[in-house]
Amino acid sequence: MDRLTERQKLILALVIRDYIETAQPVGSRRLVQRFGLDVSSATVRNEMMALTEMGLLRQPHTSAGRVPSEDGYRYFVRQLMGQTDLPGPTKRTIVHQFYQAGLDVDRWMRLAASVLAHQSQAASLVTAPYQEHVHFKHLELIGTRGRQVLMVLVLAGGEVRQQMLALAEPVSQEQLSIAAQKLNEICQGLDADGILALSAQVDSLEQDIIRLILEDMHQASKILAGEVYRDGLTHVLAEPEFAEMEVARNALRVLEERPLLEDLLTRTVLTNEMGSVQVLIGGEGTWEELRDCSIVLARYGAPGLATGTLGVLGPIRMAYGRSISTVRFVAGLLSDMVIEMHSE
Amino acid sequence: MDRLTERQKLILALVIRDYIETAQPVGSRRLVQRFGLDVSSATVRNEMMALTEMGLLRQPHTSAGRVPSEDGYRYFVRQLMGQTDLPGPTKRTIVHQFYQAGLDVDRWMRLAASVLAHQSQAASLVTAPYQEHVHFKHLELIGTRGRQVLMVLVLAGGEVRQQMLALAEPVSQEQLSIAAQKLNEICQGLDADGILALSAQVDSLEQDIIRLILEDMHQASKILAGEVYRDGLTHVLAEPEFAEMEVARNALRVLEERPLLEDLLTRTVLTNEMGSVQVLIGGEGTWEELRDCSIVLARYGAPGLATGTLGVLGPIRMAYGRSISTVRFVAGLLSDMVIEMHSE
DNA sequence: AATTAGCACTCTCGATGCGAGAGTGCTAAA
DNA sequence: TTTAGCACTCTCGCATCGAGAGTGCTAATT
Repeated sequence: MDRLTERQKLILALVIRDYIETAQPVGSRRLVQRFGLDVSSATVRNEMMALTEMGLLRQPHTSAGRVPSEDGYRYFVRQLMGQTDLPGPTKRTIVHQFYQAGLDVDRWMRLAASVLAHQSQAASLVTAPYQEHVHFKHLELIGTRGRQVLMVLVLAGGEVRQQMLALAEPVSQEQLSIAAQKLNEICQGLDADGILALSAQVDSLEQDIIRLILEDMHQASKILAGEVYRDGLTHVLAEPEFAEMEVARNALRVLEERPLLEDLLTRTVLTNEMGSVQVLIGGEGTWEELRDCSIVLARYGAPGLATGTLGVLGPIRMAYGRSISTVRFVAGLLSDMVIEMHSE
Repeated sequence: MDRLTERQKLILALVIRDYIETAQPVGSRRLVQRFGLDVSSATVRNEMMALTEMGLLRQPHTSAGRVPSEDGYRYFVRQLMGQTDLPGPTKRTIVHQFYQAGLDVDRWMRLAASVLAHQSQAASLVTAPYQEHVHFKHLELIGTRGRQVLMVLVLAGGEVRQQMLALAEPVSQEQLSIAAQKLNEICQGLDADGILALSAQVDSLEQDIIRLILEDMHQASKILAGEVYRDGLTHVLAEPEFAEMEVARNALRVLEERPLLEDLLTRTVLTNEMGSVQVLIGGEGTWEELRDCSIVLARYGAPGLATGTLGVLGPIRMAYGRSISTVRFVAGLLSDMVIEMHSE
């Protein structure tokens, strides 16, 4: 990529800043007036022409102002923007909200989605933490009046899964408790493979239960195992670029259809180290549905224990600074929570 | 309301049928041609004029065709439509899908939302079942390495709630088990009031736990306690009436904002007997946000045990027959599930 | 009395044309 | 290297206009 002069960088940054605010193509005169540049509009025009040739700006029509191109946004985000951060008071407010939510994972997820959506004025999504290596912690079998048994499985890290089990014949609560007791002892701390190896040395009822345990553990280890929390869907509809229905539908489809989302998450943040924020601008040539959207994504959690994903989705003309800092900050908070729940 | 002649009823029904399919104002000539009426278009025009005077039809402009008014839809739904039902094969397919989902409440909810959205081609929402009278069934306390304790509470009916508890000082797993054992015995089958009355006769650790139990029980008894499952949001955006952004945003707001939803559910289906399907057309003068939407709602579950709400949201020009029969059918399925989980 | 043919009238919608305005790119001067 | 000046281009809003669709009414018909 050609090296940009300082003035070109400045002008690119100002065009992006103005365009993000107004959603209107930016003209040379406007730029000079609004930001009090001490060069003439003709000079700005020349620089804009250079930036356009480099592919960082576009003109919607021959004689409209300039608009950042996708490459322009990418250059801005990667080279120009620098590390941004949320204002201190905002951060304190958010921390306070999380503090008030207690230790309820569900509430944290909901709050995270809400904060992301609100701060970035875009749609947000948060996936529940999932565990790469699932370990058995505790099992409980609770009989109902009939042959239905409620199995509650607690995994290391505190995740709780439940499943109903229909027995072939009634079994008393005593027998259930004994079976649970036994399984608790022999399965303690094992992963799925370890438990599978045990299934030879237990009786038929216990084998049934082990099958369910394994199923649950398998579910828990999938990236989209749990609920996906969303918020701020109405924000994206407010943006003028989504006035075209086709565009708006595509954006919502990404948030709504699990397979799409799964593909997206698997092929992006999974290859990412923790703490870094990934920015996808305009589908990056890979995702047709995201052609008119940008996504800011991050993983949270603790590698090896449990991790999840969170991010925001908005128009390409997105306030990247704000989005990125919000995503980074909230990811940090959720990571703290995961770590706190897993260890001492 | 004035009594309608048979022919007027027929014409109203045909106008609605055509308009639902085409989203275009319906003219007299078109009606005659499409449905092969054996009267002339002039006759139809006269009847349409009468229907317009009665407020059942509207004309968008002086010289466009007719469009059903909200009252027209209401009359149609209440008087004209008759009991509709899904086709047998469709029903069997749906039942099969539910059967395959096993006994997992979460999956049932998700599937219900998906089926509703798909069958009615509208947005769907399903609330998890909540219990009006919550009874204690089982408690489990699981310590982690530090002072964090995971409390798993099972309520009558199989609902499982979890919460983290941070102790002031470390407590061994033995002590936790003993406390859980004791609480299990004395709380068995009690409701919140009963448990509250006990709190005098237990020690400080147990009092803390009882406080959490009561909190959870209280949460479980709130109508929007659990997750709200949504699907098919993109369907509503596909409808031409939501091309106006303002309209589309309002519709999504209703689905997204919990307070709005809570208000809506509280003031409608709660006063409804089980099994009946409620149709809200165009906000009914009460809900400003729903001015351009219709909602088909039903409660499911078993009164006194656990109930939930489900429904679909679409444009006023909605295929009411299909929506109503889908909502009724899925509500029935979910009711069966709730009943099955609660009793033998 | 109900129905229908005929017709004038109204209103929307798309196409067309046009002028104002904004912004550019180039040239020549500073 | 920067800038003033200017011709040129393109969009957008507005007005005009004709075609088409559908109505409401009147008078004739069954």
